[in-house]
Amino acid sequence: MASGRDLSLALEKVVRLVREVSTAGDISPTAATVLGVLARTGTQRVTDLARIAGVSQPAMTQLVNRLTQQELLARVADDADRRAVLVEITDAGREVLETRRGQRAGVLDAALARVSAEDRAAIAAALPALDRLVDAVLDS
Amino acid sequence: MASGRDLSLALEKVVRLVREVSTAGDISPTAATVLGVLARTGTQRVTDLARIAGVSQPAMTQLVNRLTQQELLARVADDADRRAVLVEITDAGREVLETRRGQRAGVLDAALARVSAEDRAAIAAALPALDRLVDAVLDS
DNA sequence: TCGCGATGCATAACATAGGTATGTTATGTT
DNA sequence: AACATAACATACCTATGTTATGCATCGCGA
Repeated sequence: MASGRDLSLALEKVVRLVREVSTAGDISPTAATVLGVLARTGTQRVTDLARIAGVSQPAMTQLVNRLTQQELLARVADDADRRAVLVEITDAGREVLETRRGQRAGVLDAALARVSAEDRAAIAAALPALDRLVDAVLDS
Repeated sequence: MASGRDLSLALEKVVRLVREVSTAGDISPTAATVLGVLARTGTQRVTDLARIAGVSQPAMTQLVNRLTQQELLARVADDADRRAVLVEITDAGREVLETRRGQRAGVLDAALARVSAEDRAAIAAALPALDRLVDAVLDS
């Protein structure tokens, strides 16, 4: 049976790998998170992005500044609340996301092709379980 | 069947989680990698550590400096080549590693307890496969 | 509706971790 | 001996994060 320790060791290795592989667009992990959130949910406030990404609000303001300069994000006025700033992803931002994902998927596809069919099946079977596991952690 | 894209999306989520959970000792991911490598392999040269961790040699010199100040690492002279500096982990360094792993294992154990037995089994079955998958990437 | 605390964001000042460029010392090679 | 190479260290820049603070706007109770 899988203990937290087994899982921890296995994930440690996987995480190191994913970190190395995900370098397209040359953006930070936090920036990738922000782009991903905006791609999935549409516009968000700076404060909400900060909370979601787990950084301070000023850090998010600065990140949004940098990504806006790179034209990966855009600021939009919130007509309902003029204190707020809505942030949205641009087409260029979507492209960066897509490139990153494609790159990573390519590496993983190549790797999947090199392991046994049994291993592929085991991994495929575990993905929904892993997803629920992560949700279980996030809920607690 | 699991595509690289499916896997990529699932791992993205897991990576974010692991990053958040691993905060013991307050050290950077690179520092954690260095400690882990030294714990597993014994002494290493600064240049080799830099290559393994995927950072530049000066960055590794500075990281070793910081970790040495925190007494998590120690420098040892290389009698065979006096240009070189051998770096080794200290007992305090091992403790930090152990604390981090225990912390993460604890979180994951709690999470495992909250998903179904089927999910636990699926995850347990996939761990060796994931390990081989990572090795397949690293070989290429 | 007036005032006033709460909210949302920006700015300032600073810390940390990474990078490149370059210097110093030791080793190998003609 | 003279030069090339290798292994670290140093100097300085950028990216990314923090806390403290300022400013505009909003919502709401007297």
